[in-house]
Amino acid sequence: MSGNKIRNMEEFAALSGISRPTVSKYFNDPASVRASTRARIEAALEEHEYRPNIYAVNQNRRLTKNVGIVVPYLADPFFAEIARKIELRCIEAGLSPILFSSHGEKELETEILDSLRSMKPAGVLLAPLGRISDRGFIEKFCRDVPTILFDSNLEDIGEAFVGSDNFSFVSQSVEYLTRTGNPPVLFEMVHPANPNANKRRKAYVSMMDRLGFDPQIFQAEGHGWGFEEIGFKEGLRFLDQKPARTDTVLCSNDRLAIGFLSACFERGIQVGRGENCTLRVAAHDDHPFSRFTCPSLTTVAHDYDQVSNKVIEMLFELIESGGHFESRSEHLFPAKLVLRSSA
Amino acid sequence: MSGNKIRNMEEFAALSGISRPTVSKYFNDPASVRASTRARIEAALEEHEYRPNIYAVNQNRRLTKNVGIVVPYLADPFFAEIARKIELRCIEAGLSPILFSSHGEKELETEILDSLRSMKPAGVLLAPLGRISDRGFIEKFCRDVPTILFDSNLEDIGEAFVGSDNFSFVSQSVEYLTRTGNPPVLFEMVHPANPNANKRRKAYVSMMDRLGFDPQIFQAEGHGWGFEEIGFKEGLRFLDQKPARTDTVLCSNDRLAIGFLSACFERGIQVGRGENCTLRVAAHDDHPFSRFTCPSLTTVAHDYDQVSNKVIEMLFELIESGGHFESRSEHLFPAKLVLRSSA
DNA sequence: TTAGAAATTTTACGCGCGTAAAGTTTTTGT
DNA sequence: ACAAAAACTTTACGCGCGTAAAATTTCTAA
Repeated sequence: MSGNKIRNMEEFAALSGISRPTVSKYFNDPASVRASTRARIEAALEEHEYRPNIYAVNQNRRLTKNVGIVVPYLADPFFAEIARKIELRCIEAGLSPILFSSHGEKELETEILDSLRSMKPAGVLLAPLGRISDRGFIEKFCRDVPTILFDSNLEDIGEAFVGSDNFSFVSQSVEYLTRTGNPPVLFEMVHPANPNANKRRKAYVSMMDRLGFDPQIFQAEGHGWGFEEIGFKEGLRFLDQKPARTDTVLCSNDRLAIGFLSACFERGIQVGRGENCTLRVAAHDDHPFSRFTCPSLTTVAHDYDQVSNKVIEMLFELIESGGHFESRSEHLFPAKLVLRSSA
Repeated sequence: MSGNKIRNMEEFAALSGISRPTVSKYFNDPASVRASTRARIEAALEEHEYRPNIYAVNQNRRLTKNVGIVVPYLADPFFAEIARKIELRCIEAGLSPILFSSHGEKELETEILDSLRSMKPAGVLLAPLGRISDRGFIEKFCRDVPTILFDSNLEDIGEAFVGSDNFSFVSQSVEYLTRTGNPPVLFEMVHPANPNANKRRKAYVSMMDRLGFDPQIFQAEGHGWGFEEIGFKEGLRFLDQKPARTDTVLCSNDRLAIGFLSACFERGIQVGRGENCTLRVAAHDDHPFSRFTCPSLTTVAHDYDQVSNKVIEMLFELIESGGHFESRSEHLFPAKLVLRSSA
């Protein structure tokens, strides 16, 4: 590449020997120009390194090729993982993903959506905060911007929802635990940040009913997104007051379980299904770190791939449909039991 | 706010009764207009909800108010945490942070920088991949775009570097471990992704020399960013072959230690400084999950706040200096020993 | 009160590109 | 080889805003 820096498409077009409108066409869709001209443009591109000014490009488009990805809490590796998968797929498809984290704060979520609105994105993939989300605000946003919800559902909001089937999680864990030992107590937060937690509780109660056991729920106090801390502190409380006549605990999610297992260790309680063990612990989500807890955590895994694939698929459909679906659809994927050592 | 949607600044200016150039001035810096006109504009703003078209705004600016934040691996909560702090501070300062993760891949890192270049950011905060980074490419990028490196240093690249002092980490851990027991073996990766690992090794050797002990290093095989997995697998190998006549292991970083502790648990080895314990394990970084390992991990903590504050401070200075410093500076912050149960 | 400073208005141009319309060249099929 | 189709060139306008220059208004200080 020669040092001459190209100022604009006009100059580049001159250098490549092609007219500017055709070059413009090329950048919008390389396949839309004749193979021979494409070759000439690409030859020039290797010589002179030029990229269209993204701001000028996006100014005139009604919609850009940007895709907003919003997750509630990026410091949670679960969201980091799924965001990563979705991001990579967007890039493959020639879209420009832009990642945002609400950091667990309602105000930040609305701010993000506000700035996203003015970015004219082709679509937005939103995993809302859930309980604390400004529902009305998000509803309005979704009317203006083509949005697909994932991970946690807000009823009737967005063009579609893609996520895991909470009943599938709980039915498998409860079924497994009851089949191989005593029925579990559910360990969950009093004020879960995420609506999935509520669905899991309902699923737990209904599964226990179905199997003829008394549902027992331990509600952990605490707010915010420091689940491990809450699991630990309230785990200690749970263990010390021995509220339940059970030797089996089902945590609503893995992050609580990580804290809970830490509390068990602190109290010298052996967890697992071995001979000396006095407690079984299982959970849901298959958090990236759950393989490395002590003991390793028996859990139920999201089908990350299916979910992220479907999210992307729906996004493309949405874009092709012009940003709106005839009817809102919900896509729930079953989870997979992952047997490890803790239960 | 009335329903009338405003198309452009011209319309909004008319509605607010102020001329468009003055309104434009207001949006670039509200303090640059008289208080009375500011009030009128803001009154109109509450009535009609208008935001300047970001693409048109950025088209003419030589530099935008965007700030690129690039981290090597966002699924690592350590980077998620520091990115969060930096992000929030940028927002406070009226800048627009845009977060990117290289996902551990060299190609992605260069792609990100390429697209960042065409975004005309006011500045870029880059935590490079390290060993596998395309050094020449990054060097060129830094000549075009005002960039501050953080976390891991590439010598002579970027306008400044801000990070933690690796010697401070290792000197404290080694000092503590030798003072309270036998000198530690260093457990690290053969091919560390991050240059900090090399500095830590050197610091370990020099500290051991200074204290009159033989440095002993166990090199874990493995590639990529799955440190816990490597720590686990190679931890098992370490424990099974019992290569060192020591009861003290110092892991190069917490994520390796998380895997290592998991391996210890698997082998039934009691870790800690209690009576029945046969092994002490310590590490560096104070990963968000290190409080919840079993036993909780004794480690040395980054001063997140100091680092992120300094990064932001340098960014502002850089922007005010017009994107270039007279001379490149490096800012290293000391670490803090965090005593927990594992050593 | 009044001159000078400061802020605002008016007018006008340019940024880099999308895109439409009309004319020209190249390709395609027979 | 020839007409029709496809692709390209030329010309021209518009997007929404930054910003400069000159004219006008408003403010500040003595």
